[in-house]
Amino acid sequence: MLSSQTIIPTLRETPTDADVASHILLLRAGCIRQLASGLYSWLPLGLRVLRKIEAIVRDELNKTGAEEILMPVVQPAELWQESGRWDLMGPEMMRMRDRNDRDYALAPTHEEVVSDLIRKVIVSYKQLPCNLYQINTKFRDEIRPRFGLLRAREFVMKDGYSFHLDDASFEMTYQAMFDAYSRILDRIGLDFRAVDADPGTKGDGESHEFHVLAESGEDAIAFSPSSTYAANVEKAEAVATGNLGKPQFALEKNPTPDVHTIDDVADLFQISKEKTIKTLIVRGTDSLVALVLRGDHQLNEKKAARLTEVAQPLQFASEEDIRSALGCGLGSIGPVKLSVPICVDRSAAIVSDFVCGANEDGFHFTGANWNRDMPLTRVVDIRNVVEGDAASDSSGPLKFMRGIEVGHIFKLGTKYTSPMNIAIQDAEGNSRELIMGCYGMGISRLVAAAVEQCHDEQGIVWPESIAPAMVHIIAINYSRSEAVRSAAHELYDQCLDAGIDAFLDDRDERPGVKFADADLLGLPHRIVVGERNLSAGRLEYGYRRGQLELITPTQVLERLQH
RNA sequence: CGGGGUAUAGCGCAGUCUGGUAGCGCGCCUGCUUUGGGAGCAGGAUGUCGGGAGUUCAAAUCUCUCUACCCCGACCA
Repeated sequence: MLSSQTIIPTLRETPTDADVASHILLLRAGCIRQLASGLYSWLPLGLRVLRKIEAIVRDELNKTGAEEILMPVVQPAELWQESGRWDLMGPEMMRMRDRNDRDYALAPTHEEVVSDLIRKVIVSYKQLPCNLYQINTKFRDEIRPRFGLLRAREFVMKDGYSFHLDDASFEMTYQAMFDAYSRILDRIGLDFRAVDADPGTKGDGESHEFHVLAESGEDAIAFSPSSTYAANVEKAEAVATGNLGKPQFALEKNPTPDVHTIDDVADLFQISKEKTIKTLIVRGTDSLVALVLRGDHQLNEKKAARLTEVAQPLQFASEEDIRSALGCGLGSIGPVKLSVPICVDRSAAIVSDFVCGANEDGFHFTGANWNRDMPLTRVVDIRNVVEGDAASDSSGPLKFMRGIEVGHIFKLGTKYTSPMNIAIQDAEGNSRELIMGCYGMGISRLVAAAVEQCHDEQGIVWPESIAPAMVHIIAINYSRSEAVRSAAHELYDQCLDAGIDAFLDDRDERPGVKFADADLLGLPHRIVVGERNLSAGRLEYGYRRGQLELITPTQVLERLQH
């Protein structure tokens, strides 16, 4: 790659509309350009990285026996209506119409199309199990595209699907995919963590996410330093430690004018928030439902939405509904003599002598106790874990870190094969619905995640595995010095002959400009060819951001080939 | 969708309050000089001031309206 013959529009300044490291640096290093919100063009350098990641993914998946296919991005509405997701997907799905007014979806994912393919192609159980994948463009009209490639509306994803006659076969493939994902991220050279996850709308079985660890990550991961336990915070089970204490105080009603929040309550009574209880009111299946949490804890809406008494989707009751049903405002609700069903979080259920709303505007109870002052019938897990909570595998306190979700694998069961009627006769002649797995990996997101994890103030520091080129040859005074020019080209040619992907900066630019751009591009190896050392038969060589050393061209080639 | 912000040359910005017909730095082009960490001098090119409508003798500037982009919340690879 010669810089004179490619387009690498580096930027000296940070574009105003970028503010996370990967977005800023990919733009500044001339890897991508934005077309519109969430839509990006890939320039030569960026595309090389994307392709390298794809190659690693292909290689590892092919090794597992998975087979690559390619499915259409434009998909007929009928298929989506059949699975029921034409309506369910809502505005997130991009739609279009052809000249005959037929409706189409722009693929947000490919479960429907792959399922249709399978039912046409798989006719015997002898063809199972079957594991297919593709690397293709996906379209999702995100509520809010952001962070450059990290949340785009059009992006490159590897999506794989497997079909099985029985659970044992499925579990083997699921584990193989789990292992392949781990190997892919290891090979790229990223610090990652596989975590228990919430499958969201996609399925209702088990699922695992793969997170590249980065401060800028949108997800919080809870993990146990003393075991292998790790889970997305939204999924992590919250356990309560300790037992319900005996009441020490009598229930007492206190006037608390203008006290509405937990902070107000804790301040007024000079107690910690752990001794307060908050009561949230949501819509239930037939009446309102109260969700009770310790004052310092946060409701986990996904967990709450799964409670049988809570209406789907989770919806908070309006101020008016609360007032007409309970006779008080939002800041004064409490579990004592409450007229609606109460679901108490595990941790709230072991607090004694607590402060809570008195269900009367301007009053709070102190010395409230479960069982004595109100029944404790329904104890559930509805809160987010916090750092320091006991891990659910009893291995000790949880710690948190942040991650970027780059992969997610799902156990779909028969969620799609059942409505789409994908069944095969087994050896005994019985018709059986196929068991399905789905395995996603965000290829373009991985490019950004890698930059998030591998950069410094100067620019990107690519891992060797995915660097757009292996070595950056900086020719000092290229156009002025015949000696430099010929030495640089000789080295460049030698690299190419040896199969080393070299990049030669042959521009007529001053040294400072070349150094700054080299820092920005961050190729793993750097060689400086300058008259200063050339006369002594030496080149300067450095690896990643390390010190440069003076060595001979032969030694340089050895380093590159190691 | 709700809340906040921005829109002026390829990039970063000033000018808007107080209306008078567009400027700075970088980049780009030409020439000379310079040459190991984003050079200097001289000359030059580049703008529907996001779009539309209005007020006015006159609008980047005031009014109305639309649009795009970014940030904060719910979603996800």
